[in-house]
Amino acid sequence: MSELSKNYEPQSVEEKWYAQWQSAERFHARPERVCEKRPAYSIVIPPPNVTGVLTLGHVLNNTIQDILARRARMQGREVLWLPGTDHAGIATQTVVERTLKKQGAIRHRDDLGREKFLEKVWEWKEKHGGIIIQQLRKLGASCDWSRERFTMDPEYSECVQRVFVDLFSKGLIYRGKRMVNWCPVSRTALSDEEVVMKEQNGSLTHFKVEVAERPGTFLTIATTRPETIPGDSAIAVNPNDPRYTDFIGLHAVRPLPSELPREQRLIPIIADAHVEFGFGTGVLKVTPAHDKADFEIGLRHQLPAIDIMHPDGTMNALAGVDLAGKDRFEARSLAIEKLRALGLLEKEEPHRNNVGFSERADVPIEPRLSQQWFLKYPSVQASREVVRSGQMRFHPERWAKVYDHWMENLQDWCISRQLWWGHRIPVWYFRGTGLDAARASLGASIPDHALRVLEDGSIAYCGLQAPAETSLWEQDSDVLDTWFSSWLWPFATMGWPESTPTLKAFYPTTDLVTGPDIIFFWVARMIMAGFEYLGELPFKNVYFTGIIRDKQGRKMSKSLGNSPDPLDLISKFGADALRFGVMRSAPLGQDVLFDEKNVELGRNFCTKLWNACRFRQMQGGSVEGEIQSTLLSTEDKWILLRLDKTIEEVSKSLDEYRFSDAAQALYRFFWSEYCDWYVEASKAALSGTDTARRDNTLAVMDFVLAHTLRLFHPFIPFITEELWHGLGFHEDLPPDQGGDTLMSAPWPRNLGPDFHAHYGLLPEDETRANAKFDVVLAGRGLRRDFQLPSNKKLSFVLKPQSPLSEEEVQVIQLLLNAEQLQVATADWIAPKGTPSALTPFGPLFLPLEGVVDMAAERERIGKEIAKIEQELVKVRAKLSSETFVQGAPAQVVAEHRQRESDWLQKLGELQRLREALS
RNA sequence: GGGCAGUUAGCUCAGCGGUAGAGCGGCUCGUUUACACCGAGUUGGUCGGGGGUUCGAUUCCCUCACUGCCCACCA
Repeated sequence: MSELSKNYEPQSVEEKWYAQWQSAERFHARPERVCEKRPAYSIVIPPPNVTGVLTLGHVLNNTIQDILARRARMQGREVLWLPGTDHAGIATQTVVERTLKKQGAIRHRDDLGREKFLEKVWEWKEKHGGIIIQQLRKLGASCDWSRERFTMDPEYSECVQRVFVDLFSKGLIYRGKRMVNWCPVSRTALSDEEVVMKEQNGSLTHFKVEVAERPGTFLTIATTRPETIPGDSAIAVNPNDPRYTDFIGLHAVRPLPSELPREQRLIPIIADAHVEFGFGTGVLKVTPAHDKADFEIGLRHQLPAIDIMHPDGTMNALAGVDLAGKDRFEARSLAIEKLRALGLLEKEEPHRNNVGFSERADVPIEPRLSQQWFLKYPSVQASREVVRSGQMRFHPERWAKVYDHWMENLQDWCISRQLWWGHRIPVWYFRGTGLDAARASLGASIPDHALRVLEDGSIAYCGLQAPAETSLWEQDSDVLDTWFSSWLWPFATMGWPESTPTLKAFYPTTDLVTGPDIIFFWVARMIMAGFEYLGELPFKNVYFTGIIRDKQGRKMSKSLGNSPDPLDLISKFGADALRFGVMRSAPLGQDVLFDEKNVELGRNFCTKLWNACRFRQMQGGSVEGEIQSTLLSTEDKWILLRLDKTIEEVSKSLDEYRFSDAAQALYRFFWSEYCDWYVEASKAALSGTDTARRDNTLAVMDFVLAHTLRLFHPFIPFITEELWHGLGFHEDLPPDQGGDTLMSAPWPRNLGPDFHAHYGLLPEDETRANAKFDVVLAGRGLRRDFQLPSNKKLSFVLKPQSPLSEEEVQVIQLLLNAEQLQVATADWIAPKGTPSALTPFGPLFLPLEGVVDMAAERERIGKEIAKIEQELVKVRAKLSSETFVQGAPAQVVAEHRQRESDWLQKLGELQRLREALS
């Protein structure tokens, strides 16, 4: 036990304890220790991007995980919190490429070539990869760092390949030329989930096309994308639209590219139910190569798909001489100009529409026809059912509906990416000809399903090993979507497909904590992978955090500059303050409006805790003495009862993942109850000469503090650990019971009936203590009314209906900061005009010398009487209503009657007091 | 177009069928045995509008309004 310094210094304390926890291997999970009496608790971290830095979102997310993990340890469970990072394909590649460009090293990654570029990315990863992991340590995260994983670790990569090969062999993975979301900046395909819709102010271009068979007759088309006219291969109308039925089957003259001869620009006018006749003119241009819906129409009518764009979003030769080489947006205005010049432009009108944007590059995506790999999701039914049935629970529950809806409308997942940073697709194409030749070159041991003829006729081999005859085979150049590796996270990190001790002990995991924004990207897919490969759910509970916003409710973003650096907050206020502040303001399922004020509150709370413990230490005496039940005061009993209640509240809140409620309950208990009332009241006993009473008070304090520190530890681990040792609570405890670290101390349980019986804790004690506090409040009110400073010693007179003990009088006197609290006898009559207030024990008087304005005093009491009369009117109105007396439950009626008589009694006393003034 | 949240004190949020709560802020007083990152006191709300159910509604139901988010191939 060492003396607590005057101020809490988070910096050194945090470093000291984190190092100590680690060197004592307190975060280390030991599968061999898992047994019936020591159940496993496990949680896998949502792996942050390897090159990322800590954000407030991470703080929220990981503090929750840390609270869960630390409490589980204290509850005697064997805990695995498995950390790691994600290679984050596009994000990382983009960052590295951009940096190299900025340095002037390259203009495009092609300048380096695949291998050299990947070397650079690995270099970057080595340099920046550890940052976020270090930052998590600063936050206090109790991860098992010995098990840290990266999604491109060799073993992990092998899992990814293995799963690909397996799904390929099951026929769930296929390659085909499909309409995909193309990002012209990253020049890769994206999944539907990586596209975000944004409402845009655009314009609707109305232009005319001539009907070939009826010269001089024109149809008007409304489009938002005039630049794609050269790619049109039909004009479509609704078959039931009376305006246009005559034209179906005829041809239209496509205006662009205008240099082509007219006959080469003839396109059919077709009927398709997809066309809405209420929109625009009811005539639709069909561009199968550049619009998803048009592509479908094209399929239905066997229309050619004319691709008029390069992968980078510039127009190609098919767009015509005027547009070729131009960027798609420049081409749009050029096309409009061209139509105008041709006399075909009718009008342009402003139009709001939704445009899909690439989430990463923040540019409009281009629907594009290209050769990609797709996955038909496996284990869909089981994955849906497990959530629907409640076997796996979502918190808050409403996300289950969102999940179910998505699962019901699953679209095949485009898993190939035209990037370099990622897991290379384990498919090789045969350079020779013929399936037999291909099989022969691979050797006899290749299973049938590893070899397949694809849609476009190419021969593909899929396997873990590259074909030996490398000259005959060429590997697919694409890599896999990042999420195709993330979805294996819960088991690929535990050594799967080996049945490792870790996997056996800790899988399936207990809780998953993540943001709702990745429910489809990650959560849903992990569930499916879990069922497909381990045959069961990967986690039992999913907790969805809110999203952190700034105090105006805007999303945190780099461009807005509204996202504070958590590390700055830690160095300014301490990690515990940050954790507590964020937790206290993050209710279940609600977005969190972040304000530095919250962290300040956390810091203030830590300081309060520190000082309260210092106060205890300054009192000296032996630590954790035995509590003598016979010496307990009502305050002692009161605080023990409040503690018991708080233990229950905190435990229950945590069981239900209501972290802010738990933090709130602790805050209220410690600050408003323990510090404000109990510590203040205890000063009476501590300053007295009765050493037995003094020691007993200290014993109660120690009991309460030791419990509170344990309750607080998951939230604010550093300061609680420091205080645990500073006060010497660790002494004489076995190492695994809190003897070496608070981390291993048992989680407080309710005190229980035996405890209550032994120490004689009764509800009456609480009432009695509250009554005393009411006397104090009444007295302070009197002080206020007569504008007497709180530091001025005063004399009060209490005229109780029943006797108070000497100790009780002492306590009230102390809390009132009174020179004296005189207890008057029943026949005592206050001097005329003495200010007074009502208390549960009877009237409290504040005798003042000569300065009392009787009229003012009467008025003061009159105000109170008026208030009570108002309440009385309300209660009486109820009680006099037939319907209430007959309709309401007897108990409620009784409560109202009781209330009425209470008000009446108070009123009577106040009236008597007022009369005494006249 | 469909779905999900939210609307309670100046601000951020609890409460969710029987006398409206907390923190922050504001105001007043204050170095009284830890703590001014503090203490004491105080101010402040017809609980978004309108219906309904009920003896009774901030709390349950319906409806409207606004705000935010998610999903959706009206060019």
